[in-house]
Amino acid sequence: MNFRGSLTLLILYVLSKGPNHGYQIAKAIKQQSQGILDFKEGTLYPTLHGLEGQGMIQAFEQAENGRTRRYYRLTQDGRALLEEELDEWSRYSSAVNDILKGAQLS
Amino acid sequence: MNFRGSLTLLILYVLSKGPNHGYQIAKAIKQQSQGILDFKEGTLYPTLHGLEGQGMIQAFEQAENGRTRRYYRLTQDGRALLEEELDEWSRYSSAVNDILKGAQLS
DNA sequence: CCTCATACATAGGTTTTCTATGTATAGAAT
DNA sequence: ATTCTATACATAGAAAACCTATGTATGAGG
Repeated sequence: MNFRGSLTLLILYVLSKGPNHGYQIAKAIKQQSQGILDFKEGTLYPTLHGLEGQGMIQAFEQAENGRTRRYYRLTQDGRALLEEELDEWSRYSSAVNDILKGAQLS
Repeated sequence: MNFRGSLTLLILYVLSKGPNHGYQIAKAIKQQSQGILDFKEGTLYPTLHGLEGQGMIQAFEQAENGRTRRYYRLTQDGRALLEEELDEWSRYSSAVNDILKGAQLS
């Protein structure tokens, strides 16, 4: 299933739990959603680069198992954006559910 | 707030309550979401035309207050698509909420 | 040695939605 | 009468978000 505008929110949220690298962020999102939100590398990496360019996340290199990995950590601005997007998700999903009230959601 | 991929679902759902015309569909969505999902005509009408082209909805003209309005009704295919999209919304929003579990959603 | 999972990246295109604008009518207000 | 507002439909053009496809490279397990 596609991310429908929530990819930034999900990435920021995963990073709020601690620094992480791209591949692992994607795996976390996929696993914690039971495979429903699956990672697309062509979506993931450009989004990470974009968030970095906007100063929402910050990259640093870290060696792991003899390989250099590109880790990201949330910045202050990123944390503020996360709060905003959490709020937006809450309002958006409530709004949709308000309209669908009465529909049988399985 | 933008529709984030749920506009088709919402239109089909409103039409499942009975035939309606574009302007009224948009108003219903706006009102039932307390103004959070507001209608954009440049989004609404092309989407209606698209759904009509795909045979999901069917247009008919109807006079009202001396004016001719373009009403739409759900087709069988449209109803099937609605079921599918309801299911998708349910799975998608659950998946996002699963990941955000632990975040304080206001 | 081969394959798979890991890991990052970019090019190019599609879908969805937005902004902006145009046209026209009915009803209410001044 | 005229002006304003809400109703009603429409299209052009652009932007944002996301996808598909592909390329490169390494480490681990068989």
